[in-house]
Amino acid sequence: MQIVNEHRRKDIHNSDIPTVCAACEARHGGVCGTLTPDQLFDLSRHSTRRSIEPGREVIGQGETTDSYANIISGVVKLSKVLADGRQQIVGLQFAPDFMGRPFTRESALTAEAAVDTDICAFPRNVIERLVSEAPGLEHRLHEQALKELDEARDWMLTLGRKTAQEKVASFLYIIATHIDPEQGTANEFDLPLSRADIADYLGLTIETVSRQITKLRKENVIRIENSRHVTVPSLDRLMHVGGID
Amino acid sequence: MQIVNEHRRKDIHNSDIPTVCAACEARHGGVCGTLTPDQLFDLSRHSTRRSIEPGREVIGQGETTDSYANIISGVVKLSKVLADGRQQIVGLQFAPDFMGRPFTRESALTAEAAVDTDICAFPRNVIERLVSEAPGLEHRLHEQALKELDEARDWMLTLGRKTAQEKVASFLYIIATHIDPEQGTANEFDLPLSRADIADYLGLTIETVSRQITKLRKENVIRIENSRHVTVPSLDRLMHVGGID
DNA sequence: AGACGCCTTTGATTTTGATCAAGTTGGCGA
DNA sequence: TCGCCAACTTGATCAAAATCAAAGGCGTCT
Repeated sequence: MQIVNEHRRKDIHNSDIPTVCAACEARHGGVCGTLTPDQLFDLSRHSTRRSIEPGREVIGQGETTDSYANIISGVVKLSKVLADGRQQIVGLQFAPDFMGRPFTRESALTAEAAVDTDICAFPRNVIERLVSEAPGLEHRLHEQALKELDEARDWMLTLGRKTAQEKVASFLYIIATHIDPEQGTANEFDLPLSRADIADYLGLTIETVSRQITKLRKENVIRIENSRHVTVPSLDRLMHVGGID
Repeated sequence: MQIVNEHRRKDIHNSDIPTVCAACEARHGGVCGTLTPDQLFDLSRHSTRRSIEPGREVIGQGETTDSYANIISGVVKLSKVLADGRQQIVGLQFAPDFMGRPFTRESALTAEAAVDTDICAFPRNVIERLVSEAPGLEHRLHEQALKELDEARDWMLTLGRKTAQEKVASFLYIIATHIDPEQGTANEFDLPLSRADIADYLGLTIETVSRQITKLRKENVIRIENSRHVTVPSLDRLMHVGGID
């Protein structure tokens, strides 16, 4: 854990930005970056920051979406369920991702916090108004959608063609490369997902996930403490085991 | 490959629309619908219509994309391969879909015609110029990306959690609902994919696909002629077998 | 027509991961 | 400190799909 250096305040560059936004990650990697200071004020006036505890549902499959949000910190699971209860996690979102499916009223999936997560939520009509006023914002949302599409297709290859061992290694690689919002790859981290979640993400059972993690541990690809804390001595080795080029 | 020359047609009804575009589907469901007549002329001046025979690669994984295209008719497979050759089809595109990943130079996947396919191709710089001039065009591309994202996530559920039987039924349902560009669902059609392609789409082997098709035939869910022509007596029944709500 | 080649089907066997069934661990409240 | 509970691990067995191995159709080239 590191302490963020936070004492420069009244300089020219930050003086005309809403206080809540000044330290916000979403302004850099996220979706607010393209807004003018006026638009940022506009948006922040209607936005609410919320903390969500693990397991809390943000939006349910089939419900009406009336808000969007930026993820400030934490991890959100996007999942779908079959009528008989079989479940598949179809995406993970990390800070500073934008959450929400623009231009549709009904959500086709469930969004749920995997760990303690902070979000900054906006009502849909404000976003829609800003989109029509600021073409850069739609471009940004478009980029986010394309990024998610690329990730979804990568994951389809994993789901359809990889072995259990490769799937688990691929999952660990995803976490290692996304858990740190500063965009570096971490070689030591806490898993944001339980074994059950990992199974739902990989299209496997809990038992198979557990066995494969044990196998990776015995082969020294990873080290595990408390079943949640993972150390990766060689990311290259992990990638190789995961069948990632 | 054939190239069609476009001429400005002078008749009363379509006098201000390029001849090639006048009868084109992409103007309705597709991406050209938001353009003004002037922009359509601009684009059509730089566009080329091409026919692509089955198996011909339109763009390869890792290659540089320098063009986009609308699918006029036919079916295009989007696929990814692992280093050792395992392959996964990550999407199918039908008329009048827009092909191409905006805002990136290098293609992360291979696009290949599944059957005889006609496309209308545009150079990337023309599209990029039009995007900056016509905000409606980016919106249209954004919608297309979101549609593909929804489809990809639906398919992830199929890949991760469905049985072989359900996968094959889900595939047949997709074809039944997309093969007809007029957007109706067909209960009789030719499969645009070989057994090998179907296997790559479903994350199965050829043999398993064949056995499941035989099983569906024996259970009267479908009828098959020449191994390619399929009749679906009851679409509801097919959906049910495919685990589609 | 006959033979070649490709795609598809069918059959026998193996393998991977699922299922069923105990245990183990760690956190937490009484 | 104990006991409980949930999450995780481990083991034994089972089943679905993969793999290995032949055929069977069907179009086409000569």
